[in-house]
Amino acid sequence: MKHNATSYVILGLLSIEPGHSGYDMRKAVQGSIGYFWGESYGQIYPALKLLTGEGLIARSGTGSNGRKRRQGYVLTEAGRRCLREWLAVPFHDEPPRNEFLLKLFFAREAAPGAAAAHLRDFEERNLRMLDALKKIEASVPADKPPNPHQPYWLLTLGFGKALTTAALAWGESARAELAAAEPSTAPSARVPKKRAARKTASSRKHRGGKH
Amino acid sequence: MKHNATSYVILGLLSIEPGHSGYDMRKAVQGSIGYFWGESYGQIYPALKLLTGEGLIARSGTGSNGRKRRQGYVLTEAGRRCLREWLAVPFHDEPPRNEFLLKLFFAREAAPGAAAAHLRDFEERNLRMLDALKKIEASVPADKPPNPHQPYWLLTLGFGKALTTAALAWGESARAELAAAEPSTAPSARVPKKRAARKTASSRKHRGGKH
DNA sequence: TGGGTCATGTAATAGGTTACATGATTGC
DNA sequence: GCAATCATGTAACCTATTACATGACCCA
Repeated sequence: MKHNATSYVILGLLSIEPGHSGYDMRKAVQGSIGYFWGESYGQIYPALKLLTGEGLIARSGTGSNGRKRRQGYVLTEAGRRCLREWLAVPFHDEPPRNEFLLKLFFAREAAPGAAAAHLRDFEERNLRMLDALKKIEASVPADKPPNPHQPYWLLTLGFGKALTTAALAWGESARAELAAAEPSTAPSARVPKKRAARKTASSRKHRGGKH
Repeated sequence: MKHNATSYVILGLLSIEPGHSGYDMRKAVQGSIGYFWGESYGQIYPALKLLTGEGLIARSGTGSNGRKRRQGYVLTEAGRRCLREWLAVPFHDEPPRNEFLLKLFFAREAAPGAAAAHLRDFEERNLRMLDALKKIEASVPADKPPNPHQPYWLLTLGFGKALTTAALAWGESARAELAAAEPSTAPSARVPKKRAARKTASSRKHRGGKH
């Protein structure tokens, strides 16, 4: 049987925390792996139905427990086997699509200063990201019998921090190189001062967590 | 009018090299921005038709010139304006989906050694990537009247190198941390020796360039 | 009794890959 | 003449996001 990545996210989450509902899963994704993965309800609920039908997960402790009208799920043995098989298979690279680099690559055609503005924007977003990662890190530890998942969680967190930090370092040197290559508006001043209030609202509606 | 990213890639490429055909564009994408962007024919040809209909690009020097049966395109003034407008707008973050980190995050459920295997795989791919980037870099320079696009190209290349290098550095330390956390098969030997011939063929059919 | 958020789900749509079909040109 | 590659295009399919619809529960 073929499954999409969403199904494996569900199996993985249930291997860590049995009893999660679809709603919980969305929250968990945003809160703990949001910096490298996203899921929407439109993916999760159909996948839950599918996995249930295939016997890889099962309904558990229906609403009657505590809150009403919410459906928890648990892994079946078949589900756990399926997850393990997937974990053993080499990963796929996602098709790369970085719009920031695309705009930078074509920036010669843009108005002077546009590249510098994108660079600043990029650095801002990375700073926010680094902040979010540190918050996650602070919320992870402190378990008396040490959580067996923790080493792996810390590795992925470390990856996020390492790459974000590298991006910030690159950004700084890139700004300097740009200033040398683009005489810009004022030759000696690095960048125009008044650049507040960039419009970011419309792109922030969905998929929480990141940035 | 709303366009997808493919359309802007086309406009951008034509702003650099007028006369390119759809086939050329696919090649150019693979060869020069393949490490952060991909396009398939199924996207390019419909977009060319659309853009022509909107008057943003125009057919130029049809096949009769040199080779037969190939259609070149050039930017119109409207097309150049459209490209500039897009370049001035803040970029969108792509939805993050890193399957490697996903498998690492859930690795507690996997067979012992699986995480280490993914890590080695990851490092191999990054080494190949770094190699590809160096090849691109070597092919870029050497223009007597310096190419005005070059500063931007070098910035994006530098980004690729910086991030790939950071990923490699993280990988090395991650392997050490893993070895400490996972007793693995043999406690003193880092990783099992015989790991040749991972199956990579089936996932490499399409979208050239990268990794 | 009214607002917020918990909770589940579906339909419309967008965006993109893959496989296929077709034919010209080039080099041997 | 044959294979490889140049070159264009289309159709089927898959994945995923967004917006919408619905209703329960909580608390003030």
